[in-house]
Amino acid sequence: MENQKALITIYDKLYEFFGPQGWWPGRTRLEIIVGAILTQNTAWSNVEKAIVNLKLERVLSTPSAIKKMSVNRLATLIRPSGYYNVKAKRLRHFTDFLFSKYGGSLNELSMSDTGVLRRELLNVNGIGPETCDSILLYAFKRPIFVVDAYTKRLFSRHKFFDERLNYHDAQKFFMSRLPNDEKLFNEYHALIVRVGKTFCKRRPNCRTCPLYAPKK
DNA sequence: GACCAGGCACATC
DNA sequence: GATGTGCATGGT
Repeated sequence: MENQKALITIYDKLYEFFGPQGWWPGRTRLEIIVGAILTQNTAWSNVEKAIVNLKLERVLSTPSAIKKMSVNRLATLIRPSGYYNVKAKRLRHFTDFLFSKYGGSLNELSMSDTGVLRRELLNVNGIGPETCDSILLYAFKRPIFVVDAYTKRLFSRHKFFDERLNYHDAQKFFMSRLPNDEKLFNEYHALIVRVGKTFCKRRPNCRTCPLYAPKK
């Protein structure tokens, strides 16, 4: 109960300070999915360069464009996003899955039940819990709370849980205490990333953070 | 030049 | 089941 109120208070403070974030920073579902894979352990500024390259080659217009392209060519295009060889394979793994089970149609995929969708995405090599949940929340508008490095860092520093808490339990911490609201989860995660990038890095800058509350 | 960034799979113990 | 390692670019 105390934690419930605290989570909402933190949300309100972040929202008041930063305003609405309008996530995901990508237009189409395919662009969001590709961005979610490319941003794994990578700064978004690098992902943007890779996305520009993909758009110039019209690879983001349809999943079949990705499926048709050689992995080597894909890797060259996404080079600025880092880990480009593994990520090119991961993009291909996703389109392979999409074609084998849904005829290459994101619309068909979007009809799936959330539980089914989650299991199937997690089964794709290269899509782990965070990437999967980012896709569910931002590409398919499902009410799923996304946990990332910033989330664990911020809430462990504020003594809600240990930073080493596993993904599932960290996610449960939020989802069992917050209303099941896709819009709220969307904005909350985006705000956590925003405050994380701005103040809550490995070398933090807490004193000017909107969440800074000195001990009395 | 060191450190960091919106993970994940795989090897090894 | 926990822990370690490879994957790589670009910004500070």
